[in-house]
Amino acid sequence: MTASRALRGAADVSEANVEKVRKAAKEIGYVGNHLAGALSSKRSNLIGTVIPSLTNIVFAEVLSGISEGIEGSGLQPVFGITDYDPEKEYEVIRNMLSWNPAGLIVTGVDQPPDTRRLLASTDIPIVQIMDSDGDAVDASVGFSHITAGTEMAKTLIAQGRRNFGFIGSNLAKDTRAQKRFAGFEQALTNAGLGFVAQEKTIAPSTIQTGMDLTSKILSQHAELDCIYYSNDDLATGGAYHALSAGIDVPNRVKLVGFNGLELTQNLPVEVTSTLTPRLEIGRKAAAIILASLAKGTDPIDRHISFTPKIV
Amino acid sequence: MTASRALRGAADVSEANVEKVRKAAKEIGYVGNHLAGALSSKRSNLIGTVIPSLTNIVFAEVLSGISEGIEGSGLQPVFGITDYDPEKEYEVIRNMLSWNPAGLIVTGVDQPPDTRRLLASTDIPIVQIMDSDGDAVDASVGFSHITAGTEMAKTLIAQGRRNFGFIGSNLAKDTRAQKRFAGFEQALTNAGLGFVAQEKTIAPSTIQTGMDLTSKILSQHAELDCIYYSNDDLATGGAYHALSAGIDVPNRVKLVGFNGLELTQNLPVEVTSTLTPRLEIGRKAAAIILASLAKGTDPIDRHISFTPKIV
DNA sequence: CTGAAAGCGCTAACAC
DNA sequence: GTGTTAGCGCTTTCAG
Repeated sequence: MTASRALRGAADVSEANVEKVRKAAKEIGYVGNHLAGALSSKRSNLIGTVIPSLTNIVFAEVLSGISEGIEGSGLQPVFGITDYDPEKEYEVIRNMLSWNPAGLIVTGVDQPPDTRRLLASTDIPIVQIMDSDGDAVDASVGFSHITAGTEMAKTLIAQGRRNFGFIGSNLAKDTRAQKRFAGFEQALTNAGLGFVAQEKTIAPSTIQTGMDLTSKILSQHAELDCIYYSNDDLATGGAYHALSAGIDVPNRVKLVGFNGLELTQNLPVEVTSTLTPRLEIGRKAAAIILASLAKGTDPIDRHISFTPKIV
Repeated sequence: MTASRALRGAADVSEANVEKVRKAAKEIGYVGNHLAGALSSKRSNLIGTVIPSLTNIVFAEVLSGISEGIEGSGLQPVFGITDYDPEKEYEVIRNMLSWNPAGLIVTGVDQPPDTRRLLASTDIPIVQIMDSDGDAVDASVGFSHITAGTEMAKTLIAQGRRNFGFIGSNLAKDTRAQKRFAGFEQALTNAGLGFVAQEKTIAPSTIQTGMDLTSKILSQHAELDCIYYSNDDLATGGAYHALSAGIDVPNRVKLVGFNGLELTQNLPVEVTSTLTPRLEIGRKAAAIILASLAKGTDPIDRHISFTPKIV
């Protein structure tokens, strides 16, 4: 017990013994066993994170923010990828819960009833991230995709754009992209407008896809003066196409993406976007979990909704 | 015991009882406890992955490949980020080992002696990834950065380039970028050449940094006919700068990056790069771990070195 | 095919 | 400040 206490840095161990234990541990190359520790104490330092994809830089940045946020706390991040598949999501969450994690961070708020029930059945802190359009099981950090779509449409209409095209990928599964589209379209409808052309694909969001679909939509609809893409990857492809084809952006046609990625904002042509606070969302989600674990601290806001800026 | 066996899908349980157990488990919302299971069986389904950064899309893709590779095996990925800091790396690995993971994937082969000893002291499969220039503790999947640098330099020299500039970031800590630089420089030396100008920064690799340093180096050294960047992020910034400034790429100056990122390859100007198999490295690393765990299977190659292509 | 016994390596609780 | 006892929830082993 003295050794156990000494290694954990607990109080009530004499200086001399702490020294002795540390030295001995080092000598024999002792590596503790968190499995036993967590089982015994009913507390683990694992923090589960469920995201739909990692090839998308956006979620990598969220993970990065989480990793930053738990820095120094001794928490260990575990991640699971769902590929936007609700069944995989259920399995991943279930598997994570089996590890008695200290907290769980899950992407989105649109889980099916079974998954929600699973989440609600635990008493660990659960933070749902990236989306404020819906009810969270416990805590949430995100922003409204519907509003993001609406605001963007309003801004573009105010700037005089009238002939809108839409290019989107993975819309069948990406509910947040759906919400942006719906918000945008609603604002168009309210203004007596609508999409002149749409290109929706199940292909993943890549630059290449953006190039191809932009080329296609513009050749069929020369009257377009604005293209709304479901994200910056596609919009960047659009910008690449415009650069090669010598299309005047934004005068002839305005390109509008989503996320405000560095690679898109620095492009030699103007691409409008909605800047999303990915890192900050990760950090805040981690902070909420940490605050939940440390009882006695000031209660912090458990429902954070950012207002992304148009850039 | 019958319940335990039934839920694990073990043999030797009657159909009827399997059914009964499954039904009961569902009814009461039973979620197993991997902590206890792993402690008891001395086997866990955790697979640790140690990477230097996640804001770099390259490592996100490696994680993605790992996640793909273990799909269906029931393994759960755990990750740790080191920020290119050897001490953090040591701590992260130590912490992971405390969880009795089934395997460990670590970036690079240049760990300090303490860390190597720690890795060598376990009997779980350890795969060191992304670098073949050095000895691996156990298994490895990567490629030679020295050769990548050398080959690129040779190719460029053969194409008639003579006045080389170098732009690199994070070189103090990124040992693999150092190796590429060293290999490149060695090939220049062998050909009686050398760098005309160098811009090394401790800033992270971003498009913006690439733009700024490219602008700077070209304004001071108009004679450059080729710039070698430590990676594609910087090179893309160079391309963006060239596009805005109307610099003729690649005729006046050739831009050369590293990684072969999609966003760089599709640029409307030509950027040369070395295409690295990130996803494949992740998949193979996962495959080696899986093969190590499944005894009785055919032994697979535990040292894989790719030959990256110039694109 | 099923069950009883023992124990994985730690920590909480309590005694001294 | 230190040590003893019991037990976390499983799985391994062995008996039946």
